[in-house]
Amino acid sequence: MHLVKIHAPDFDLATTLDSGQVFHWEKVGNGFVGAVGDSLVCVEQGRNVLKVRCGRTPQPTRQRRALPRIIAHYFALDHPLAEICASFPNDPAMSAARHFCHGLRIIRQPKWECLATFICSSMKQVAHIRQISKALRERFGAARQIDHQVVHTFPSVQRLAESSESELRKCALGYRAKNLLATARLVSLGEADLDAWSALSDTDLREKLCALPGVGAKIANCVMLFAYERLRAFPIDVWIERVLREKYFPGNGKTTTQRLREFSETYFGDHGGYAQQYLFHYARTALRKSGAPIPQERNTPLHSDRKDKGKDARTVLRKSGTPRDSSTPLGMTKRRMRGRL
DNA sequence: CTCCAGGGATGAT
DNA sequence: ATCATCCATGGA
Repeated sequence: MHLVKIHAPDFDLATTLDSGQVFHWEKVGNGFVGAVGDSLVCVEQGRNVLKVRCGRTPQPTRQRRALPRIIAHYFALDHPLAEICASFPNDPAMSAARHFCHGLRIIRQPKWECLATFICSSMKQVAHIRQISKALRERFGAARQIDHQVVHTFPSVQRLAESSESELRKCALGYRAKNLLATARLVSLGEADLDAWSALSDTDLREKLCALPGVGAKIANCVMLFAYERLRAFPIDVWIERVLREKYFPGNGKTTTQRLREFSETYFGDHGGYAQQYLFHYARTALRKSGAPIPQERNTPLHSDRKDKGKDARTVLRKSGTPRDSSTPLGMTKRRMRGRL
C-alpha cells in the first residue's frame, strides 16, 4: 500500500497533534492514523520527513497522486515557522514556550469539522473532546479502512443537520447537543456559508461566527485560527487566562478580562495565534505536572467566602434518564441571527 | 468522593 | 455594561 515521503523540516508531528488544536488523530504504532478531508492516512514522523500511507479511497489513483500536496497543505508545512517564532515577543514565558514547543505548527483544518468540534469543546477537557469527536464519527461518519482497522471520517453538515438532539446526546454531548444541531441546520440551509466567509475581514468573520449558536469569542477565535488561517486570532481559555494573569499581570488581582483581551491582541503581534498555541501547550503539559502548581488566583479575595451555596442541588435533582428534547425545533434562540446574516 | 475542564446564554444588578 | 448562575459529562 503505497508509501509516500514528504519533505517536512522543522515539524514535530506528535507535538502538533497533541497540542489541543485537533482531536481525531489516534496513535497507532509509531505513527498516527486519521482522516484528512475524505481520505484516511497513516502518518509517521521521520528525520526531516513525513512518511505517509494512504488507505482505500473512492478514487484511488487520483487521491494517491494528490496525496503529498494534500498532506503538506493540511500540516501547513509551507508556514515559515522560523520567521513566525522569531516574531514572538521576547519575554521569559514566551521563550520557554517557544523552546518547549519546537516544531509545533497550526494546521489547516476543514471548516465544518473544526467548527463542530469546538462547539463540543466548551467546559470539556481535551481527552473528553477526543471522546466526543470519536463518538460523533462512529455514529454519523463514513467508515474508511487502513491496515485492517476501520476509522470513521467526520460527519457532514447534512448528516448532523438531519439528526436529532436526543441522538446527538448519545455522544455524550450534554447541553452542547442543541447548539451543534442548530448550527448544523443553519450551515446546511446556506444561512451560514462557511466557505464564503473566507473573504471576510477578521472582524467581520468573528462577528459571523459569534452569531452561530454555541459560538462565542473564544470558540470563534479557535475556528478562525485553526480553519481560516487567521494567525492573529488569540483564543483565551482558562489555561491562557491563567498564563496571562500569572506571567504578564502578576499581582494585579483586578485585571479585567477585557484588558487581557486588548493586551493579547496587540502584544503578541502578527502571529499571536501561534504564540497563543505555544503558550497553551506549554502550560498544559510542561507547567502542570512537576512544576509550579499555578496559583489558581481565586477571585473575590475580599470578605465573604460563601462556603457552599448551591453546587450540590443539581446532583440531587438529577433524575435518571430521559433528557427530553426540550422542544425548540430550530433552537434559534440567538438574537443576532435575526436580520441580514 | 470532589474538582475541574480550550464557554456560552441568560437574567439580574 | 459587568456579574452570577446554569448547563452535562467524565477523567483525574
